[in-house]
Amino acid sequence: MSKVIVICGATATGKSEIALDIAEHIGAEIINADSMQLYRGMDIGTAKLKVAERRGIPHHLLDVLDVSEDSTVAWFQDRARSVISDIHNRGFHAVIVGGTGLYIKAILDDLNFPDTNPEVRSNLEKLGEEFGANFLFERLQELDPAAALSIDRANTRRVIRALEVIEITGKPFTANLPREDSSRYPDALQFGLVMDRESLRERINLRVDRMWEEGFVDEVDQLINLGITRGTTAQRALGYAQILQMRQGFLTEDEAKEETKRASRQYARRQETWFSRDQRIHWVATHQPRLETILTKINS
RNA sequence: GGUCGGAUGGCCGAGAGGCGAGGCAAGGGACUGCAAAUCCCUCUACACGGGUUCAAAUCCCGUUCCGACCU
Repeated sequence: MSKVIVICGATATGKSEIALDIAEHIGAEIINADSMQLYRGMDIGTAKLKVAERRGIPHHLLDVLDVSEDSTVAWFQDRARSVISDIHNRGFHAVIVGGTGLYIKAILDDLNFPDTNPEVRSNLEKLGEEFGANFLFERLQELDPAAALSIDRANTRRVIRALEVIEITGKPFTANLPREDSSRYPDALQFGLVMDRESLRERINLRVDRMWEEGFVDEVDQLINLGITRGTTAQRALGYAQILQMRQGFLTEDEAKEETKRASRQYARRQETWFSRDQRIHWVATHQPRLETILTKINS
C-alpha cells in the first residue's frame, strides 16, 4: 500500500534533509510543496537542494515554472495529485515536503477551487480602486453575508476573490467552502518540524548570510534578465523582493540582508500559525531523534 | 564653574495644559485561484523629586544624565 507522508513546518527547520532521510528509508519519491521552489532559477534564495544533494532520489515539482509565470494553488493541486498517483502507480511512497500550508492542504483535502476569470477580476480590482475597499466589502455583505463574516473588510485581495467566485458560479462563495474531514488521502501522515524561536532565529540568520556568500544577489540579477519583475508571484519571494528593492535603490545591500532575515522570521511565525490549526499534524521537536520518531510512527 | 538645548514605550518619533499620534520591532491571530502573499489584534510611555492647576508628557522650581558653547 503506497503511502503519502507530509513533512511541513516553518522555514529553516530542516525539512528537506529529513525528507531525504525518510525517502531513503522507506523507498519514496519527493514532491515539493513550496510555492517558491517551483521556480526555475530560484535556487540559492529558496534553499533548494542541489541535484548533487538529492541522493539520487527523484524530486518532483521543482523547477517547473518560469520566473515570469504565476503560480496558483489550483494549478499546483492538480499537478501534485497527478504526480502522487504516478508515483504510487510505480509502487513507491510519496513524501511531500514544503512550507506552503495552503498548497499542502490543497493536495490533502477536498478543496475545490472555482475557476478564475481575469476579466471579472480586473473589473473588481478597478471598482476597488475607484470606490475603495469598503465598497467591495459592502457588496460582499449583500451577496454573501456568511463570507463577509469570515473575510476581513480590509483584505481586498480575499474580498475580490470571493466576489469573483460569486459572479462566476452564481453561488455564494461559502457554498464552495470546506466540508471538514473531507480528506483526499485519509491515510496521509503529516509531520511538522518545530524549533524554539531563538534557535530558529539563529538558523535563519546563518542561512541568509550563507545565501549571500553563495551569490544570492547574482542569482536575482540573472532573474531580472529572465523577467522576474513581470510575474507577480516570484518577485515577492523572501530575499528576492529585498534584493529587487536594493537594485531599485530603496535599500542598501546591508539593509536588504537584514530585511530578509526579519521577513523570514515573520514568515516562520505565520507558518506556525497556519500549521498549528491542523490537528492531524504530528509535531516533532528538535530535541527528539527526528528521523527515528517519524519512522516509528510511519511503521506503526 | 557658567550659559543654552535635550531627555517620550524594545527602537524611531510627533505632541507643547484636558479623548494614550504614528511607524518599526516583538507577540498573538485570520486565511480555498498572487499564499515567502494578503489582512486583523495586542503591546498604556512621557528621566527623577517637588509644586501650580478642577486637570500636567505639556507650566514653575530643584536634581540627575546627555549635547553644544563660554570662562
